[in-house]
Order: sequence, then structure tokens, then C-alpha cells
Amino acid sequence: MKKGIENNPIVEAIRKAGLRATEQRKLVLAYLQQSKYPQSVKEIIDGVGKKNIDQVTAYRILEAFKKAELINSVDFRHGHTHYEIKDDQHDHHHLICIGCDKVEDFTGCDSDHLANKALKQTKGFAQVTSHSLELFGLCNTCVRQGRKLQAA
Amino acid sequence: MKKGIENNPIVEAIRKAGLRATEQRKLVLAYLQQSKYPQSVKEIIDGVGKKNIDQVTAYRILEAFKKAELINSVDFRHGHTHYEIKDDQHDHHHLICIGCDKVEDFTGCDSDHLANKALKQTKGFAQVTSHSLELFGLCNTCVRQGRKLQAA
DNA sequence: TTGTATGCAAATTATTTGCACTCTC
DNA sequence: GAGAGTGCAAATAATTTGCATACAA
Repeated sequence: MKKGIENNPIVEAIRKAGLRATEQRKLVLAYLQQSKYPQSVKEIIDGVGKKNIDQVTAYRILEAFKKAELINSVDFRHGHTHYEIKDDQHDHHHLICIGCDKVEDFTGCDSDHLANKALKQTKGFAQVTSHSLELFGLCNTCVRQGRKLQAA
Repeated sequence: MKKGIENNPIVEAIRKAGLRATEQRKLVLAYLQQSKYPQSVKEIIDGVGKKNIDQVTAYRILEAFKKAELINSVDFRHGHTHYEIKDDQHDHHHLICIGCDKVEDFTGCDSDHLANKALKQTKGFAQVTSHSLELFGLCNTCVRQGRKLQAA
């Protein structure tokens, strides 16, 4: 057994998802758990240390975690995917500044209501399994610096 | 003047956006206007005819249209961007089947309410300029064919 | 042990950039 | 005519695949 993270809850979470608790998976999950906001693949690799994980492994782990519903993918319109821990108890979303990429969370999207509304309106769908919702805007700093300010 | 689409409203829309109404732009805009759902770059190029537009030009036109607010980009979690005509009068969103990629629209996300809620909750934001919202689920056909059916 | 997971090399897909040439206005 | 826009070649970025080896259970 190599030295490394031996955090029981992390190992348990990975095993509960039906996956083997490898060093790389522990590192990735621990990193995402302590991240305040969704992280890009590059950030994740840097975060766990480039020497500790291969890029390909990172992609495969993220895919496995996503399939196992340990994490969610998020699209910030930056041309690459971001990932964050999935927390069903606290369905939150993001407000992203289009000027400086700053991110803040918000809650209360009432996804059940949205899902029901959508299922009623559409003809051919049986169920909604997940959703994505991001708001894009301008933070105070960017507005002060005059980066376009127009009606939504 | 080459033969081609000479649809006045299309030319007007492009000019109103501050852009020159080239043959390629007319083709792309016309194609997106008659598309029922957001299209990938590949679909757009095939749609207007590969011989009529270079891939690079397609990307540049889509970027220009997006900046000019003629179109919106949408993320279906397919690894590439989709584009659709922007229609401020009818803010709609999509329900995407994760089994077969089928898409249907729905309306009523009440984005103003969401934006206000988010602005109240966050500390550093001045305004919301746009939003993305997609629901993912399973269509009747895919459920019938037994492609996983579990709680959201 | 035994199959799952990793690393490395290489391929594929998505998107962008540079530059000379061609159109729109 | 002047500058915006296009096409082609080539670069960069994001993500995936193949296969031999290594590690978890």
C-alpha cells in the first residue's frame, strides 16, 4: 500500500459507487470535495499533482465518477467541461461572470417543478433524470470597469 | 451577384446585426431558421452543403452570429456545441433523451425570477445577461427498450 | 488470482490562427 | 476602393482508443 490519502469516507464513497479505490481516484475525489467550484480537467490534474496522475486516467476517472453519479459535469461555455461533486441534498447552480469567469452559487431552481412542466409539455418523454442550469452575467468589478452593461 | 438565397428578411437580419450579408451567412442563417432543434457545426455544414462553405468559415460565422445575438449556443453534453436561432419572444429550453439524443422543447422556465433570485443570493454580481437550461431524461421509446429507469 | 485500472503512445474530434485572396457596401 | 469576410494550410486544444503492465479485492 502506497502512502497517500487514507481517508475512509472517500474510500467508502468510491466503493459504494462500485469502483475500486485506487490512489488516483482517491486523489481526484478528495480534490473535488475540497473545491469550491466546478473544476476543469486541467485544474484537477494540477490540483492532484501532474506527477500523480496521467491525463488519460483523469479523463477515465471523471467519466467513471460521472456514470456512478459521484460527480456532475457543468458547462461554463469555456470550451471544455468542468466537474463538481454531486450533492443531491443541495441542488445548486452557478452564476458565471462573462467578463472575468468569476463563479458564485445560487439555489432554488425548483427542478422538480421544471421537470413536471417539461414532461407535461412534451409528448414523448417518460422521465427527467438530470438537468443543467447556469446563469451568465457581469460581476460588480467588471461592470465598474465598463465591460458592457446592457439589458438581459 | 451569385445565384443563391435572396430572401430579404434574412439579408435584413444579418445587416441589422451589423454584418455583411455574404452568401455563406445567408445560407447558415436560413438553415438555422428552418431547423427545428439546435444543430451541431457538422450538421450546419452538411445542411448548407459542404461545397458551399468552409468549416473555418462556419465557425467564424457562428461566432459572429452569436456575438451579434442572432443565435444561441446550447450544450447537450455531446462534446460539441449546438446552435439555434435566438428568439427572445419565446424563451424555450430542451429536454434531451440520454438514450437516443431525441430533443423536445419546453417553455416556462421563468428566467427573470431565477435571475432575481440568483442576484439576491450572490454578493458580487450586478446583472444576469443570459442563461442556459437543459433537462436530460429518457423518452418513451428508450424506456420501453429498457434503457435504465431510475429515480432522478 | 483475476479482472479492473493505469500509463504511454498515438489517434480522433473540436476549435482556432495566419495569411493571401475575394467579395460586400 | 477599403475593409470585412472567405478559403486553405496548419496549429492548438479537448477527448478517446489500443495495448501492455500494475494494482485492488
